[in-house]
Amino acid sequence: MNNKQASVAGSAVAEAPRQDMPWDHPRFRNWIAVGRLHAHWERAFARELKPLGIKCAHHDVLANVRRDPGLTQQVLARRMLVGRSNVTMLLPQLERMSLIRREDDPADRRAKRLFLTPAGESVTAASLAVQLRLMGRMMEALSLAECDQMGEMARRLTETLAEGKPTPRPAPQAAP
Amino acid sequence: MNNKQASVAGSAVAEAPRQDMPWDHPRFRNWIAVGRLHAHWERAFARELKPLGIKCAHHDVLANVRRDPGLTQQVLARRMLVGRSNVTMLLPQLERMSLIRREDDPADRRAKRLFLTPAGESVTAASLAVQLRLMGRMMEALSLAECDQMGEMARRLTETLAEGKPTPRPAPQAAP
DNA sequence: TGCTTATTGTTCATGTTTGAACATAATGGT
DNA sequence: ACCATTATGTTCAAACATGAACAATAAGCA
Repeated sequence: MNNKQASVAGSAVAEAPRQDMPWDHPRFRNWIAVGRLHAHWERAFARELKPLGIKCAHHDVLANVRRDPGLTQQVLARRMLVGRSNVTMLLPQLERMSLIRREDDPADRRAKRLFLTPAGESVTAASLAVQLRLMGRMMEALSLAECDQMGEMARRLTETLAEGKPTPRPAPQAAP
Repeated sequence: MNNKQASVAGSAVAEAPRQDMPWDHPRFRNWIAVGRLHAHWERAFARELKPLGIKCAHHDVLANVRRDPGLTQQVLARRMLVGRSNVTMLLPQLERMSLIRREDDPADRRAKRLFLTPAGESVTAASLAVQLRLMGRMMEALSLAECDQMGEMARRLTETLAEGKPTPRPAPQAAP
């Protein structure tokens, strides 16, 4: 853990060149870039989703329910990396829009299982299309190999970050 | 815009195999991985920052002010990719902790310029150390070359995403 | 100068996310 | 069967972020 890295000009520096700053570290700059990318994406996606009358979080619910019809709220919350209460507050909105239907699980009287209504199916199809379109546009910047590589790195980083930690709030079986 | 892509087994498929799903697209899975990574990072960083009594947003302010002492709130907001009002609500908190000092700009009586107090300097040093330590741990998963590559891709993606768009809310001169 | 427009920071109402506390129900051990 | 433990979903207050409307100031231009 020796992050001394002699900032460029090594000779006769006047009055301490603001010492070894984080911005000199390549890793710092690179990680910041990832953060900015994420923020821009969220904004862009939210904007494109507006015409459909839903927000990113709604899309996230819909996409997950479409993928795994009959999900419980608990599982959904873990997938989305948010708290259970958040899901509880999100669902009534989607129910009022008649996009989601909640069904009591007969096998477990605590749990409620989630399904898309026909309207939900069609809105989900639309929002997925929006997502794919925007993503496709963005990804023009990358070759397919690069894209895979980026995903690979992201998965490795996530794992490294999680290991040795008391599981911030991930699912038992994550990574879909 | 033809995203038909014949899902694998082309012959005698029983009752539509849930058609061409986004999860089949490698780009989809890869991008999701990036999103998850970001969420995990935020959580981990917030947890490590707690002992210092500040949150991610606070650190963001501090780090930016340290980098560019005398920033105005407007510029800071653009750097942080948040609204001006958010900055306005964030600063009183940091002032109450005596970490930040606001100074009226004599040249422009609307603007206020931001500086770190001595206490602010030391907390910022600490929070930057925390960030570098956590980042270092995470980045063990990547070679330096890979890390640079990831940053490179992120910058390219951000640019591609922004171009053709009415500038969601980026700074005139972004990319620090 | 006098006018219009743009910029800076604030306020406020609104919507979102969170975590703690809770009620109900399942599970496991004895 | 009984009890403690765990899991699921809900409620609620508090923290947060957002965007629109605003006051004050600056800048551009006739």
